[in-house]
Amino acid sequence: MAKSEGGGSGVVGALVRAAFLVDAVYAESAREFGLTPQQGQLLCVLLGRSYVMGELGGVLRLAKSSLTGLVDRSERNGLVRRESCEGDGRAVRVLLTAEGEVLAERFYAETCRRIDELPAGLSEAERELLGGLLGRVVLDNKVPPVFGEQ
Amino acid sequence: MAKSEGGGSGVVGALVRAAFLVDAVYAESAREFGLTPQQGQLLCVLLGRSYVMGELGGVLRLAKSSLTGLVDRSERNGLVRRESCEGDGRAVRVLLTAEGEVLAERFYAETCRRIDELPAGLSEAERELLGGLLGRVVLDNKVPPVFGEQ
DNA sequence: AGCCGTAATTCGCACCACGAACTACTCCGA
DNA sequence: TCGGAGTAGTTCGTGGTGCGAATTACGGCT
Repeated sequence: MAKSEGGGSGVVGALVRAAFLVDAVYAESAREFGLTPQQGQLLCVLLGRSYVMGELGGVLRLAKSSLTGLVDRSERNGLVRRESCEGDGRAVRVLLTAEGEVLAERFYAETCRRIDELPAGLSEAERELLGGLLGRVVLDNKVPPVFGEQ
Repeated sequence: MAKSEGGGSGVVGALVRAAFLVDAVYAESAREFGLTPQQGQLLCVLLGRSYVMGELGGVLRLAKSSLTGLVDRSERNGLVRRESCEGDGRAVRVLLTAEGEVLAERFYAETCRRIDELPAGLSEAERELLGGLLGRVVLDNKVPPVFGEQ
């Protein structure tokens, strides 16, 4: 089947299927914390630091209106709050609430644990190798800090 | 930052960020074909073979009602069609229409091309290595054929 | 002071996910 | 042969999500 050449068994297919797998595990973990994947992602991004809306939109790669909605719902759920920016009356800063912080920590830790199980069939050296190669791909493509490390 | 230990710079963080990256590229490609990511995924899965709804639900890991909706919308867009199953009056088979087949081929090829560019910073040997390791992770976790190779 | 640009929100719309309940069909045992 | 249990898919209700256009409020520059 000609189409296996690109998407089939090579690195391309593997990347897409790995994304499918990670998304499923991430969604399942989020669900058990009463979160949607998008909400979980927002909490992970805000763990450790706050962002103004414009930055956040860039990190999450969302349209402004989509981000407004996501923050609205998360604020309504008591997980985040908005603050005015001192230097700019137009800008709004988004931070985790105390409750949001706790939930984010727990969700993040549990999701790490679950994702960590995915490469269980690889040796320690192979895990390091995979992490290194994938890390370079992610670095080269300038992926924002959507999961840890910010 | 303690939380880098798990999600930060290791294989866990790399997997999640790689998924974020692949999802973004996939969504952008789909968008340019007038498709949503879910519709693109449905077309890719149906490329090459048809499925009954129950199987399709398993492959795409969707609730039955979600799949019904997705197939409804894709049918309305002229991309797929439903057929009764001879052996089982309850079951419905989903296939690509002629138009759906053409669009699926083009979407699949273009998405392969774009995903193929992501590991451009790696050498040929490193690409092979990455594909091999990731392929094993995907195999070990029994990821269904959501992109090529079925 | 006015104009242009920016930040965020609102609006309208379509898509998407799920669980519960329902309809239609299948199969098996009495 | 019939009835009951189970299966396949759909419908319904609900909430979440994504985007673009338009709007409101603010900032900076002339």
